[in-house]
Amino acid sequence: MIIRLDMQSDLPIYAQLMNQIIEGIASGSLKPGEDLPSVRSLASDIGVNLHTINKAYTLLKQEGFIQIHRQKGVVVNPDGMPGITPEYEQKQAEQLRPMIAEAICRSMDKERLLQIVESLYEDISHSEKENA
Amino acid sequence: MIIRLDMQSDLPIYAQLMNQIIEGIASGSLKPGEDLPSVRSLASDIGVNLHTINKAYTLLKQEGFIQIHRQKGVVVNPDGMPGITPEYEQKQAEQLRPMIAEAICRSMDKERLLQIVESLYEDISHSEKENA
Amino acid sequence: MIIRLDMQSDLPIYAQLMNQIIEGIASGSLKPGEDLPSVRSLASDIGVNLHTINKAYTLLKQEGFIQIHRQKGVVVNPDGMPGITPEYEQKQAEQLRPMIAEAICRSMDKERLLQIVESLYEDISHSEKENA
Amino acid sequence: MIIRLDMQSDLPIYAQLMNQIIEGIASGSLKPGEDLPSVRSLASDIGVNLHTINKAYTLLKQEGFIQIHRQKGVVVNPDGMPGITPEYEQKQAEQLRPMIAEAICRSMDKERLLQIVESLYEDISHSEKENA
DNA sequence: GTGGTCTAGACCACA
DNA sequence: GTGGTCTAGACCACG
Repeated sequence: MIIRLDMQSDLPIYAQLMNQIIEGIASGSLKPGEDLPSVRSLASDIGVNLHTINKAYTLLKQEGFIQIHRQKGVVVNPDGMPGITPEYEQKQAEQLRPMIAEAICRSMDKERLLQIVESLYEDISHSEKENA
Repeated sequence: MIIRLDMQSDLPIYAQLMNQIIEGIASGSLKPGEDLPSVRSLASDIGVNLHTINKAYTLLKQEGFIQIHRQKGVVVNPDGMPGITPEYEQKQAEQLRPMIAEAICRSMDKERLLQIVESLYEDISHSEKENA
Repeated sequence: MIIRLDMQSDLPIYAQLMNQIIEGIASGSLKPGEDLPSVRSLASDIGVNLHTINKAYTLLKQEGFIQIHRQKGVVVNPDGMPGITPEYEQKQAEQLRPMIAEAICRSMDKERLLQIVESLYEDISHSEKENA
Repeated sequence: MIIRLDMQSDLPIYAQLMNQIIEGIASGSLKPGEDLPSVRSLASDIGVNLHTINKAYTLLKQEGFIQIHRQKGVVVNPDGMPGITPEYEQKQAEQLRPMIAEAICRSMDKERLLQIVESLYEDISHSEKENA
């Protein structure tokens, strides 16, 4: 699992971290039950503040992607990922809507948009299955 | 054109405003060449500061969605919307990727995701064609 | 003399007007002593406010490019153009400096910059000599 | 880096600031990767509102001259300056043209104009190389 | 401590 | 009346 952070992105580092971990799980490079680096070691590895890692982990735990045990450390949730809740569906639609609106404005036709989404879906889910 | 703002949202007001205007254009309820409310009148209508409106308008102008005439006011770009530039495609993919990764994590299969995107696409592009 | 105005430029209309007239004189399409349209007729020709034309003419007169006679109308200064005063030299340097600084930043070498300036000089001074 | 502002100028403060920073980069007194003062400290140093500084920095960032890191502050773009894009060339010609037209009107011959430009080019690029 | 955002209120240039 | 600019002062997210 290689973490890539863009320090001059408008996205906060903790959010980039969450995204990378979620994508790691989606791609299969992080499997349920698998250990994640400790807050301390990850912080020193990628050179960011402890608080930042902590915030990312805490939020991922709240959403059910990982578990944090006081002594044992951090693991990808062995009980499986959170499902498709109504809250998630609503959040997803709220995020998707402005992006789709912009695509329509720019005359991107539906087929092309769906193709882009499909291709990203395939790209993420197949990318790192083998090299964890 | 009805503007709905969520003052509790983590999304800044000016960004919500941009999204609503872009969606208005996408839906056809705002047509190229059509006037937008003046900075001051919109500010007082929706109860936010004029600088907030100004920021939204300025950014929309920079992206090519609207034109700002010095004394005449603001109009939807009559020369048409910005196209599908490489920069846009990259931005779009960067935004889409973490959302798709989360969908995969939550076991949303590709068909369902595509169906959601398609349905939002149809919803936006047909929703307000008649009631400007 | 064809006037081209860009209503969505950041440059005020009266300044665009001044520039066009000065360029007309520089190109030879407007000659010293030649009549300029009256405030009223020019305003209706190009569809802008009387005050705007008036402001442009007044400023051009102050700088010595034209003369305004109450009844006879407006003419290109028959006594010749203003010369190269120290004030002009200072103003010119102040305007040129930030543009040259940006060119340097963008790694435009001196030769290329001089070539651009020379080519604009030739372009303006030869452009409309024959078709007033 | 000494900032000189003319509060009486018709050029907005934020634009003067942008020009001074660009000239600082052109002269070599500001080098890629070098820190710029924080919004607040610069504002109090030169006695203007922090929003004014913010506007200048934001625009310089959009044009690619500087980078703004969310919590670390502002630096001259370490990846190098923006290049000579077609948009830049067009903007430059639009700015240069009326200035050259006026020079022609005032009978400044081409050689003298080119000499002025060349001398400013040399002046800026050599002026502050040593005293950052 | 950093930039990001928002508010309230002001003056100005432009047309 | 329009947008453009500037000020003063505030709260927040981030690290």
